[in-house]
Amino acid sequence: MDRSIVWTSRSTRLGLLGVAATRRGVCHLTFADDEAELTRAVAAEFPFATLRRDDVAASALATQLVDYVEGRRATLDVPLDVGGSRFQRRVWDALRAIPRGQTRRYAEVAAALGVPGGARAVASACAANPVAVVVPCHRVVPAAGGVGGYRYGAWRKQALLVAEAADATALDVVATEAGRAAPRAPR
Amino acid sequence: MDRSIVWTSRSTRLGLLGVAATRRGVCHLTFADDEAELTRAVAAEFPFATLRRDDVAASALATQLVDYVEGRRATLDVPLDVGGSRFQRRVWDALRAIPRGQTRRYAEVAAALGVPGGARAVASACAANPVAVVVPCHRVVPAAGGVGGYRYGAWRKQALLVAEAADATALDVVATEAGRAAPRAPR
DNA sequence: CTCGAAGTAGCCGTTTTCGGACATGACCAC
DNA sequence: GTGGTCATGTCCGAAAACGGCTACTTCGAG
Repeated sequence: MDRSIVWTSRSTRLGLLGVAATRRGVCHLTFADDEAELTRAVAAEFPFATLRRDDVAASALATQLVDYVEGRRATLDVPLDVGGSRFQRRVWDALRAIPRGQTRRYAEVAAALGVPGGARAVASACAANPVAVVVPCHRVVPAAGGVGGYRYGAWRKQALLVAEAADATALDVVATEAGRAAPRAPR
Repeated sequence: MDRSIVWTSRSTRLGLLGVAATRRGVCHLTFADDEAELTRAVAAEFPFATLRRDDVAASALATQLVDYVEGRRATLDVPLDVGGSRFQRRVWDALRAIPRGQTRRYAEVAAALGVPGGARAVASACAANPVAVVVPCHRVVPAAGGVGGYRYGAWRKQALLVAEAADATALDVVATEAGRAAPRAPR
């Protein structure tokens, strides 16, 4: 059952941004270091789809996303077309409710979903998020401090958080080195 | 991923015959003892499809199949729409090449497919045949004699073989009781 | 010795099951 | 503190179980 998918890429300060979309909306949003890696990633994501590179069709969409990543706009309005299990969709919906500039802990998200012990399950769902940035899985951080893992490299997660926090209250996590607890008082 | 499927049933001397088809062809052909069993079987076969009972849409198809089962016609010409693994499709194709009135042993079919030891695997593929009669899995018999197993009861397999052999050379297997070797010379 | 019947050990693709591994965190024992 | 254990959903790989069978062994009857 193959869908028809068009995709394109843009260069950003976080590396290459890949955008793939069906007629109904964005189905894949990913970062990569170069075109080869990106092409492989897109192909791997949709093994049964008809893929077509089209830098024009998804142009408006891509521009909006690049502007967001580059800090030139603060809101996103893009239609999504994603699959996923029931649990995964619930998690992704919960993530979209986290305001820009804020973060949540994996355990908090799990508790909000009524699955108290499910922090790890939430982490898995985050890792499976097919639409980076738009579904802001980067806003979920470990309780231990630091930014935690990120499918496309922790540095990108941190960069996204710094940018989003720039016009909001500064966050401990942003001022903190990975894996180290935030200092009580800055010296 | 649901296909749209229509189905109907007809009463035959082998019990209820169920026929299900997509736009592209017959996707399920089965025997059952009563309507309740048949309904359950069809529903179980297509858990993710949109099923619709329609005694008119599949009428021509059903009539042709009933006529074959009842011995009023000797050839079939129906389009198929079946899935299955690569190996299964190879087996099913091989079965369709067995002429009416003839039989093959499981080991023969396996050897013809280039899998010498695969008699048991062929048997599994036969058991998984979604389209009885049209894919003539009933024409495959055990080397030990008898008619062997059949998804819808060995008596139906035997009856189909008897009917098909009626206008062809008499077959040992038909004159033989299940599990007993054929006599060398008929008395 | 011959032949047949019954038991047994392989055969092969599919399906099911099971054990880890994860973008974590709470709890308990030292 | 420090380290182990378990919870939670999903995916993936390995391993095992399961048949619409068969070839070979074994044993007994004639």
